[in-house]
Amino acid sequence: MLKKAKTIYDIAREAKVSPSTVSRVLTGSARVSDVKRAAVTRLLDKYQFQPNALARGLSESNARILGILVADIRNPYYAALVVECEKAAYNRGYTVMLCNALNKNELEDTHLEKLLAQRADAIIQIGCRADDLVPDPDYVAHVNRVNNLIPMIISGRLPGANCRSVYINHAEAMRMTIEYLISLGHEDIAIFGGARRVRSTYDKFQNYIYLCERHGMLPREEYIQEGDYTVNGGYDCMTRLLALKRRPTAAVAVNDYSAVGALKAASEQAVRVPLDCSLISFDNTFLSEVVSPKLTSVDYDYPAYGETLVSLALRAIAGEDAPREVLIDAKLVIRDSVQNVKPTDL
Amino acid sequence: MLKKAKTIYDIAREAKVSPSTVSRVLTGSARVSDVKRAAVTRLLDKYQFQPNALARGLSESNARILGILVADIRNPYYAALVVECEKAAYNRGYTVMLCNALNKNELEDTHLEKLLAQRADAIIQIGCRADDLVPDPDYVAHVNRVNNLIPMIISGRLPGANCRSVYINHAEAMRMTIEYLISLGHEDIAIFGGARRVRSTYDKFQNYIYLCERHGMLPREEYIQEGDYTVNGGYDCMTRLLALKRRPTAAVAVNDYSAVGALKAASEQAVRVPLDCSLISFDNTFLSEVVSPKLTSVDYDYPAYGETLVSLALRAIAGEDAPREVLIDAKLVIRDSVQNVKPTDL
DNA sequence: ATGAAAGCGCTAACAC
DNA sequence: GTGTTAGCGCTTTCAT
Repeated sequence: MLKKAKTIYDIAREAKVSPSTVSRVLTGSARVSDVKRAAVTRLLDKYQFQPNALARGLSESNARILGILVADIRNPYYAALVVECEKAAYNRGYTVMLCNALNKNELEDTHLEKLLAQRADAIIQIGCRADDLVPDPDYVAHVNRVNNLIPMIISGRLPGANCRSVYINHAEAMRMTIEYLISLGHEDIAIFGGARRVRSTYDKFQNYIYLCERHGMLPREEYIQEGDYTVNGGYDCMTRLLALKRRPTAAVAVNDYSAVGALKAASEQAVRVPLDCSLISFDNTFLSEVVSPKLTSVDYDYPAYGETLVSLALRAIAGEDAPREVLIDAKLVIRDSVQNVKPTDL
Repeated sequence: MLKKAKTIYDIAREAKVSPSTVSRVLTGSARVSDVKRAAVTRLLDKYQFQPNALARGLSESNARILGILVADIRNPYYAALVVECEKAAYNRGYTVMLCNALNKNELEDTHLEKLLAQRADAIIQIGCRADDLVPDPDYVAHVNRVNNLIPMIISGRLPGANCRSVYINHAEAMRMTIEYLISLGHEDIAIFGGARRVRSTYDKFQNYIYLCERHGMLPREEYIQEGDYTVNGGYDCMTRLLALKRRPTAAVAVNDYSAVGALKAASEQAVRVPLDCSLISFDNTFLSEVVSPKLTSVDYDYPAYGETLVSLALRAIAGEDAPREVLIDAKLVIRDSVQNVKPTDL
């Protein structure tokens, strides 16, 4: 039932030429006489011939495969970013090999090895231990070993690792967010939903504190609620915030999931968003648009983000000296979850 | 900077054995003396050696790669299913090569060829043209050609294609759903959110009509609202349903996205779910739990679904005569979006 | 312009 | 047990 796939030898025999000629037609690496080229091309079409990528990769020692290792593809934030990476890769003739670590360290290591074994030309890692504030030494060692063999790009920052890295300008994003809220008259601003042990969240919290002080607001410890990035976590955070004697007038969620949970908590307690409490989320995934009210959210220009990751990878593959670090800018997408609380000056 | 990866020849030389001995240690295909095995193992560990999967795949003519081609990984339904397939594949020592068709026919074809080129051992296709009610002949031809070379499994039904297929028992799912609503006293039931040209939706609509008739309810054409599976589409459908002089007391969404949109439309028109209108969705993705009220939803046992797809693929690879078609059962997950409207018999 | 031949890294059949 | 050798399917010198 299953026929064996044709090889260039089969084509060559039938076209009465040598395998090299078929290869030349395939790769366009050298000129072939019109008559032979026509004969070969006809057979290529006839059999819808596909050169064996394994053999090709083996002989070229470059398979044009880009490995992407992601924490959990089910998370809309990761899915959005990964899809942009895929598009960028396809546009440059690379095939993406996508691996899901499912947030398990062990699986992360396994996949890294698997990608090495498949001779991916480079690996882009998104999430997982690449997010740790305090890097896991084992992981750093692993990354460095991999990076010795093929270029590795992480989306995040990993002190001690000598791979390249691309990360979001969280300081700037936070500044934008807090100053936007302040400009609308908010003085009691909370932040919630993430864990300090995650670098991006740590940075957000730190910048939040810094910005509070800079704008003459007391950074209150109870306005910083740690969570676990899930809907339920966000729900719990918001519940705690709403239980405070001095309720915040605005809250910033470190991701969309947390914001969605917060929205639930608010609605259950008859706290209206944004009338009674404003809400801003980070990541601007489709969830921001799906819930009501639609969430004002920090967006990252995902296409550019993916493009940057991929182009860095390909430049590293090509041996060009690509920058070690690239910052991605954020911008605020204004929707319906923030209220102006400035006293009107009638 | 980038060192070349070690080969079994390097290991062999350093261990003063032959490459075959290294290979034997690697594969466990034959016995090796303890002393040589120890020497080789030490070096394998020392260099964290990874055999080149391309070369291995080339010589074994089986790379243990499972190709998965999915319509759009950003859709939570697909993401959930794909992740279960991945888990099943990893458990059996297969690596998954995940391709995203982004709902583009052209990309779908390209990926199919790419997977062929990478010599995937089998391909699982989820969504895209595999969902068409009236199969695209070009696509069917493509599938059949691929299926001649390697086993192909689609999640869906594709008349004319001789690949294997796994699909949900939509008739039964629909029966369960409608009879559940009827048991709670609903007599005006609508269905919405999908397009008739998609087989699963067509089946749902047809079964809906059949069930209405069977239960003595007039199937009203205006209770069937076609949509495009998006949140906005669901919003529009619900808006139309709520504009009807005879509003339904319950509505069934063909997927979660549509249901979420419907929820928005209802909330904007101050129609309370489930008090004023009950809502049931299909697919039971995380969205069902995220929105409020939480949605009662048709669930598919995703782990079993993924497991079935993968095991069918692997059995086909092994040449066992696996069934051509497998049905996946559905069950209803009861949450908070359905109201009992039966007159209480005090 | 074209064919012969070497090599990519591995496995497996074959000798010893 | 262990080494030698012949592929796996392709690309790419190197001759001609």
